[in-house]
Amino acid sequence: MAPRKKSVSAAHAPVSMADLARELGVSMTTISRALSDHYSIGPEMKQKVLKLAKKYNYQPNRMASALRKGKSKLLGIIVPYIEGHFFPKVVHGIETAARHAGYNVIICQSSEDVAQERRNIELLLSAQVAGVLVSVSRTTTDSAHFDKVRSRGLPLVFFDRLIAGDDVNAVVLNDYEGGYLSTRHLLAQGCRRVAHVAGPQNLSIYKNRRQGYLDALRYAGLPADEALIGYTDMTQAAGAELAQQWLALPHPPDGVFAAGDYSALGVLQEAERQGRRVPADLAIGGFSNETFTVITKPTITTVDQRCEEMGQAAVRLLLELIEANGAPFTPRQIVLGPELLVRGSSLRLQQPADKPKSAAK
Amino acid sequence: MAPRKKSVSAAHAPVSMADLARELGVSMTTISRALSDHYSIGPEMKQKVLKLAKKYNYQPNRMASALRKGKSKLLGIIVPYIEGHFFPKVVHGIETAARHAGYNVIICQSSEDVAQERRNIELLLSAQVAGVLVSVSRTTTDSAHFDKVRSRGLPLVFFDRLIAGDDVNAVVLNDYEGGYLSTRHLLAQGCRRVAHVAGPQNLSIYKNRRQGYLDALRYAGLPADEALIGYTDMTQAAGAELAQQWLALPHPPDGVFAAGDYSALGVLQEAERQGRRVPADLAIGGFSNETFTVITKPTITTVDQRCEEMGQAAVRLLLELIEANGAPFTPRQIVLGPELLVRGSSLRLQQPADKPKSAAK
DNA sequence: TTGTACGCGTTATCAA
DNA sequence: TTGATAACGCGTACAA
Repeated sequence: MAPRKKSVSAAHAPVSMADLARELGVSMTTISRALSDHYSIGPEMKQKVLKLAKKYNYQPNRMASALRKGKSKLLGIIVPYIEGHFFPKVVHGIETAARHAGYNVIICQSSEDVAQERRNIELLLSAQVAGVLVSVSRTTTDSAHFDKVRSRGLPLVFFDRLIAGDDVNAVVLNDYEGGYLSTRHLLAQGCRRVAHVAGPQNLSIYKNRRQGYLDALRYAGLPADEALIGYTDMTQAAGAELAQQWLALPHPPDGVFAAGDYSALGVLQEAERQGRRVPADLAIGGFSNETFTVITKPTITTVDQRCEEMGQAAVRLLLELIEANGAPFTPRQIVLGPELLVRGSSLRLQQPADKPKSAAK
Repeated sequence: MAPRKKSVSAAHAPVSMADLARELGVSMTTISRALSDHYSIGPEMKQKVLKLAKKYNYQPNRMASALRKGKSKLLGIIVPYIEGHFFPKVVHGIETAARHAGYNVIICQSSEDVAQERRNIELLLSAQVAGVLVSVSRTTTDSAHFDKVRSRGLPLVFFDRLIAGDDVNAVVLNDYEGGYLSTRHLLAQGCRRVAHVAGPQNLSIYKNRRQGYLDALRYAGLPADEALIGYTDMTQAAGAELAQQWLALPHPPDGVFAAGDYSALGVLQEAERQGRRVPADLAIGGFSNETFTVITKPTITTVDQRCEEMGQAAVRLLLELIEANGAPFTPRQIVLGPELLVRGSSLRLQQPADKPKSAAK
């Protein structure tokens, strides 16, 4: 076998502190102190060590360090999946915030499966992570595996989706407020019969969005009409189907608050297919600020979920818990305020000439 | 401070092999053998150990194991960022494939910054990963940091974006073929003047897509007209601007192959704004199969990048390298075939009645 | 200021 | 089949 010019060059074992110590004729302790900026170390010795470390491109072995100290600089993340719009953004926020704090993240997907989620937990524990960030799977009902984390003294922070109980640390979006703001906005635009595309009510996010919708109606002195609430799986098709039903009513709605952008899109498309004008005949509001909401015509009014902030906040909370180091800590829930983004699909009233659309990004 | 009902329960230290050994009155070696399914272990002893391990919910300390064995079950991933459409999908594919092979992933973002990318490499090395998967940042020109990985004897696989040189392991999309297929399709639909929204030519993906476009024209015996090639940053705005210029030409194009979906969208919107019919007056093809391409009217013909397959293939290749364990291995490039998705924006000819749109998903 | 010695949890080697 | 021991690389109490 002819040796390739750039074939596998002899695999250097990583250089350790012992190697440096031998080279300099000092003890490993000295090396350790020089590298970790310890107080008792001669400045010239320190320089010598640092120089040699650089020369040999010394990289501390984090495994060894973690083993010795019992704590790593790794954070575990469990998300249902890394796809779509929301989770990648939150993970992005988490990774960035963690990195700035000197931590790295190890990511797991539960694929919406409790069993997988349990395995993920085991794995993160055995990887000696310093803390765990979780958005629970849809199939999660019991939470014994999360207790395992806490019984190890490891901090645990939920984001977006949590388990029942108020003794957990969590960062969530105020979905209630989102539903409330969006509905109130539709009413302010002159809507008098606002329908609602609701999601599965066993998920708190959809339940809360619906409650916000209901309360906005109530505060406006308008009756809630169950005929104008459709319970769906939040797909585009479901939105279109509901729109079809509603628009066939003798007294059809003049506004729709959909708990998700895809269903809002379905409503929009069905309305247009029937020749209704949006927003004049039917004003529409969605939820999530999906990418496509600025692309449709008209653009879709929606609620931004503050994905990156959620990631950042979750990391901040987790780091606080890590630094508290097991000291008594009253569980805290951080609630992020959603941002209503008013766009073409709901804007019926004239706006000031200099600002035809607010927050059109 | 009144003790809360469910406050921090005494943090159990994780149970170690030594604990099990003490409890059973055997040596740690025996425990180790029982747990790792070693050949020389009595079946009844093995059962006893496994039972106790389960009872105490023993989790092996992967750090210790990795330290001892010099190899962990972690794969390092470096991506420019975990946002948008492409990278989350690839990462999803990677994580899933890795998990099925018993590996977990630690994710880093370079934020398109070489310096950050270098830090990421250092970090992954010090975390003792078993291998590294990289999609290089746009600002990466020299590749010394990648050599560091290889000089440690660690396998390295690039995906989507690679560094120059043919002695690397990589999984890429055949962008050339994507450009070729899309352009050929436009020509087959009757276009005779096909324009091209090109991306930055220092990025190989855009260069290759452009070359595919050029060759498709050439094979069709049509001249390439530099006036019909626009070099842009691939944004929606850039697409719209180019469309405006092109449509003002005395002899405007009747088809556009855009090297990205956002610019294709810009072209589409500008064409519609000017009252041109798409695809009758102007047929349009994009690239990437972004979510919104099935939402626009008409839907946008595009090229799918096989994101998940790319992640899977990259992991497979990396695992092969890991298992080769430093043995001579001729660097391999895996090239995935893109998939042309024909949709409304380019379909001018009548289709068979039973299948009005192919691959409309 | 520097060095010695031990332990973190696991596994490989050798001996019994 | 089982056990004793050393080693992986690092950090730290203690001694010099």
